[in-house]
Amino acid sequence: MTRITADVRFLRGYNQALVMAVGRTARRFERSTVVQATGLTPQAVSKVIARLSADGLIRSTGVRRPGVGKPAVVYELVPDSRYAIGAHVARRTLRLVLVDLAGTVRHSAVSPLPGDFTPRQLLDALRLGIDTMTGSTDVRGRLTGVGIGMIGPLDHAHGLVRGAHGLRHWHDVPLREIAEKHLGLPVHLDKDVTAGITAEAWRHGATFGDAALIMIESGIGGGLWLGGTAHRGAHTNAGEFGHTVVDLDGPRCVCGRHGCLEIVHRHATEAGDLPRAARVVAVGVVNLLQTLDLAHVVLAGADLLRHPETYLAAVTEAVQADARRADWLRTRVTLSSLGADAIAAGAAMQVLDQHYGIPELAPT
Amino acid sequence: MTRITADVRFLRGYNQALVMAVGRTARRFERSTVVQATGLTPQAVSKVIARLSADGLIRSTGVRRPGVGKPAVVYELVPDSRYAIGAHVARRTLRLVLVDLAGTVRHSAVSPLPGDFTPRQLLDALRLGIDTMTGSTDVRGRLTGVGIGMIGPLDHAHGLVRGAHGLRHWHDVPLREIAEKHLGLPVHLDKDVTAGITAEAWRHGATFGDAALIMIESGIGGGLWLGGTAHRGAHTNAGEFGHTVVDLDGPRCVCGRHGCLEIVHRHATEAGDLPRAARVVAVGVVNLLQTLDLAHVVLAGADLLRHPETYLAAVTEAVQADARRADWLRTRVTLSSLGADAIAAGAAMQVLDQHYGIPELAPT
DNA sequence: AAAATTTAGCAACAGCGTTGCGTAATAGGG
DNA sequence: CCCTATTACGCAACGCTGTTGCTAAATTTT
Repeated sequence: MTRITADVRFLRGYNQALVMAVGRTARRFERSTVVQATGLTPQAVSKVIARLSADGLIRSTGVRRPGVGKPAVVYELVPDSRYAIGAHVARRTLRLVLVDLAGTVRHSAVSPLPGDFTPRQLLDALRLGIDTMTGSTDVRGRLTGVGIGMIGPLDHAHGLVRGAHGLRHWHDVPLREIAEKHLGLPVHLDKDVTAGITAEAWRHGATFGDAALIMIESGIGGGLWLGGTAHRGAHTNAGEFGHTVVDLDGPRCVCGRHGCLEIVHRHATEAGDLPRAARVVAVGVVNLLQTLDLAHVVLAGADLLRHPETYLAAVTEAVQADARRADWLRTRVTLSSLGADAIAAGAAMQVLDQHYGIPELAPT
Repeated sequence: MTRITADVRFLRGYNQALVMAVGRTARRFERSTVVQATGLTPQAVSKVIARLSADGLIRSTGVRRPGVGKPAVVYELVPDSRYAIGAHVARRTLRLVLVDLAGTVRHSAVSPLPGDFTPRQLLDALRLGIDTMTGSTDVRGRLTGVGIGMIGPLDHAHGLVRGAHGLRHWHDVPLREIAEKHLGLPVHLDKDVTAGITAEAWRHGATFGDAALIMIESGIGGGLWLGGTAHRGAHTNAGEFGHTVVDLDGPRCVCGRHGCLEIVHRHATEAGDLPRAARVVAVGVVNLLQTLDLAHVVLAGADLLRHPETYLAAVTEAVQADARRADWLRTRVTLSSLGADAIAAGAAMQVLDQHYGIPELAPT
């Protein structure tokens, strides 16, 4: 694994990304804000701001008079300056969103997909949806790319779908490559849960520490945000949180093991025992905390959000019970702020992140 | 959380670290090796090599004649140029090692600690041990610092021991600060399992992907290496792998929950059922793989290494059984190569890593 | 009106990797 | 033996980064 060389272009991208992160988090900001947040010298911040202004990514919006002294220029992100499309490919539906540079979902649309759809059918649906979403406005010229979030297994580094669960026509499909040709736009492919946690991280900004997105929607997955970036693992297969064993002698799961979180949860759900279902998830979440020590846990997914308060209460209680003996061990548990759009929006943000986020030094 | 500013000094440190990593991994190397491994231009590599040579960290060791053309100069790391002390603080013993720049353990010593020892007693034992280990040679002047690995909970960022299990005198002790004063050397404090995985990562070099160190020694812990660095979590509490629930209706654990990996494993061990004990650990490891998707799993710890083959076989089989349906999902399972010295050595390597490893951009 | 204070930017600078090109050292062919 | 092709290596100039030193501008306070 050869690391990527660090040159001065990296410096530029890195420090620009820091400023952009400030702009996304704070509605308005000024030079001194950035100085404090980044540790750069005022002069360096001036240069970065000048570059970003020239690119149209930020703009000044008046001045602030703090009392004595020359007024400070106030800046803000220009949300309309860049867009990205996010696509959430599920078994029977395609959800498309248009996200602006500030991370706001500007449009959202759901269309049905044919049963057992082929790559070709998906591409056509993507193209149609993107064209209708971007055709009328001048959005098209400011489009940075398309992010696709779907269930695994897949290969993020090579943009390869290895074989989506229950879809016959999806074995080793180089989706990123063929989609880039078909759409004429850069395409980013990732697991659904990884896209989802990226959305949460983007909205929270630089203060977002290690976190997990627990998603319950047909299956159970867990997207991870560790050390300032999404964690995908050695083969883009991280996040199969639902297939961790919590009951050694439990019922057999489709994955072949016994007592997976997912199958135990499903049995509880099918028995109508919602409290138990929520408690099982809570046990799994605390397991994650013990292993990874997270600052945030975000709950998401259609099946979970049908009973949001039940799950939130169960998980919060379990986390607090476990952390009670140590007041310094705080973990915030919240519900996903984006609802059903979370994954599509996160996929779009990953595209924006490639351009305006912290540049990667390790190879992807 | 303010990120650290990236300036040209970062570039220097980063690219130098890449070259040093090559030097640690490959016994001998030449300019073209580094060019290929790092992606730097040959001229840039020449400059880096010149700097490192001037500091005495590397030296040329002859030439290689590959046939036609001017011979290439061969370089090697100078192991003796820098040292670090590593300390593994356990409940009743203090293990000290002297590690050189190449990551080799040059000396190792174990001394008993008084029952329920105080911070003062530990400091005295540290000082005595370090003095005897470095006194006679000219090692002292080349000592970069002291790394301390011990059981949690502790605060890595502030160098604080929050309260070691079963030790009464260790509540909120600023160990790093007082040890730096007492020893006159930089001190690095970290959890035992995190130090252990650092040792493995150092010895494997840049090709070491996401990995975990499973340690069974009185308790069960799991050190994590994710995305090129040790993963400590939001409060330096990651790695409490033994306290993940694998049996919902299992026996009550000291941590208050039921069916933790650790208590289930202990019951099996005490019943003399070693195969079951190993299988339980294997289930836990596969749980980790599902969640994190690791490239390596390293088995370590005194209790595990009493029956190394049993555990290795059980874990390997479980991992392969789970990955059978997907040949691209490979995880290497190995035994720790450093044995009992793993944690102390890893703690020492963390100190060397602060000076000669990849510089951190995110604040610690 | 003058002084104090705060913000902003121009200009010179140090340091990084890159590029262009010249030089050194070797093997092989005439 | 000499010449050429080949490979390794480094000097010098360059473009770019953030930093430093200092000046200018805009405002409140005295």
